Amino acid sequence: MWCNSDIMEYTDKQVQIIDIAQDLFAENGYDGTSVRDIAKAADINVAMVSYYFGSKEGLLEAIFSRHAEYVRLKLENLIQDKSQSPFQKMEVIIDSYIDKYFSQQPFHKLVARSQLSNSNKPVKDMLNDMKKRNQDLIKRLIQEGQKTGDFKKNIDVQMLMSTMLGTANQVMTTQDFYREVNNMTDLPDEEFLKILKKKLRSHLQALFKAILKNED
Amino acid sequence: MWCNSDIMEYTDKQVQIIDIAQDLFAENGYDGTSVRDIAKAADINVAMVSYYFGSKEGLLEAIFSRHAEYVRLKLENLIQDKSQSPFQKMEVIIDSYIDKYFSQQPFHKLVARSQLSNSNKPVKDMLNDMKKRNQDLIKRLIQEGQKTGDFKKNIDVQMLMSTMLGTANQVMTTQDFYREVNNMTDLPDEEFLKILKKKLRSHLQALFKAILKNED
DNA sequence: AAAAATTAATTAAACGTTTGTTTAAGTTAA
DNA sequence: TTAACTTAAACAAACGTTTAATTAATTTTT
Repeated sequence: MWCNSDIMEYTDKQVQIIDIAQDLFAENGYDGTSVRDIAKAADINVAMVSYYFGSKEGLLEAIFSRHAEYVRLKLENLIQDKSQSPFQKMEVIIDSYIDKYFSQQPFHKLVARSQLSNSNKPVKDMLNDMKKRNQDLIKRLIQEGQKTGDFKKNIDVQMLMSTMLGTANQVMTTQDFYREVNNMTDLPDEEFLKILKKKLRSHLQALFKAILKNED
Repeated sequence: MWCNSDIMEYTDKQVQIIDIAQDLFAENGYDGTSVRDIAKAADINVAMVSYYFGSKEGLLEAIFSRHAEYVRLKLENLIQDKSQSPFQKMEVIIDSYIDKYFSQQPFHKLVARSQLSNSNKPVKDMLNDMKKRNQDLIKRLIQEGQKTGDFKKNIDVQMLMSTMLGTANQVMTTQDFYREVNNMTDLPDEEFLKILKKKLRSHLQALFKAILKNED
């Protein structure tokens, strides 16, 4: 009964499996998570994974496809917003990415893992498509800012994006280290994350300002 | 016969196993690499891994411990070099990191993987120790630059390092994507990497300059 | 220096689990 | 009655590790 169509609506049960698998994959890796682990956590039978998604790998693809559409829509809406300046939009993008990184850490851990891995060709292709689409939109935004004279010329969009994604990812994956070094282990989780997000936000905004903004 | 002492010299055979395992772990992940895979690639018997390193996990620890000493020495030598200005030293650090990232990609992929993983407590502790030591050294370097007036006050060392490591890592893990988008697939590997390194280098140096250097 | 004894290195085979997937029987709902 | 759903059980394959036997190297004794 399962299908791989690009346009696919998932049932509640399937979404439940997807969400739980996402957490487990992010936590223990794809290879480190067994179908039985997923079945147990989602309180379903082992066979259901193959039944719904064809295979374990099919489940992984389903996880990514569910996010692809969401990101695309959000970016396209922002880009067409006429009420904000290019740099304001850039700030919104930074904020959105940080929020998304922190509110959906498991998913982004999974993305990072998948990028490191060289298996799962269809999954990698899907990730690359996502990324290319997003980057094209941001490129258009930067070109817009260059036309109005707000932004400098000769901006390497990919390096800029690598810095945003890479820094956010690095901060996220090493947050325990950060917490330890700065003696913030006593702080409640929520408060620590709030501070960390604030620091990351101002750091990235300073970087983007230095790279993007014209001095005049 | 195997041992876990901090000071451990490895035999040629052990080093051979370590090097090959490093590549395989980086390529397919720790869980994605079987002891039999390692044995086959290193042309040894399966039992040799347990014999030499106690276990598969012991082998992973051995891989990291071999790098720890090297990095520490290099940084300490640089920091004590009186012939260079603080910012020159910073540039050297950037260059060294980039060189190391690109010349030892498998190892750094493995580090990235291990940071994402939440298993392997002893390995994570070792990585954190490495990182803390390195960051302390760089902190001292920055404080030195602040004393001479070369650097700004209020510099978040960890955010700065997160940007360097994160950006380098992101560029490395997505280099195929970068290559594709920029129509550089026809270029020889060597030439492409040279260009990519150059771009990354100037990008990071611009970032560091904007964050570190005083304007006066 | 040769022979014997001891330790180290290496091997193939087997161990008990766990893996992803399939099957075939059963249940539920339309 | 038919179709979709769910289940427990079984499957073969791969996993990390251990064992016991054999070869190679080293040390000790003669």
